[in-house]
Amino acid sequence: MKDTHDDRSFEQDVYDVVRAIPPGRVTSYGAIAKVLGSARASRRVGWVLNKSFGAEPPVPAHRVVNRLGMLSGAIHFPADRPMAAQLEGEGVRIENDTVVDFERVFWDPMREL
DNA sequence: CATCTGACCTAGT
DNA sequence: AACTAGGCCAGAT
Repeated sequence: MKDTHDDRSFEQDVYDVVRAIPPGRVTSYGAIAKVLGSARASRRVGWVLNKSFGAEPPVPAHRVVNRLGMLSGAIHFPADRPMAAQLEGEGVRIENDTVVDFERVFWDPMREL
């Protein structure tokens, strides 16, 4: 058996949580890190998501923003699939690279999962 | 091989 | 309440 803090396990867990985010909702790196047991590993979450683009099944990485509701990862998305456009397509209003009514659309993996 | 950087956050001063 | 430092850990220079 793997240890609870195994690297691959972490990666899989991140994918799992992100895939569990319902359409029209968003969550934060910190929330994911926290639910995984490493509250300060939020940076790692971003690194994992970077790799997630070619993953199967697809990972809706566009539903993950930073703690202030800002689309800090938007610059890392392919030009064809901008983060903001995908979110707006799901009903999330984006203004100035920030989620409008962030608290309302925020999906807390700790609470909901 | 040493140092810096990054889709961030929390805790301490 | 504003600011600094530390943590996380792999990739890039």
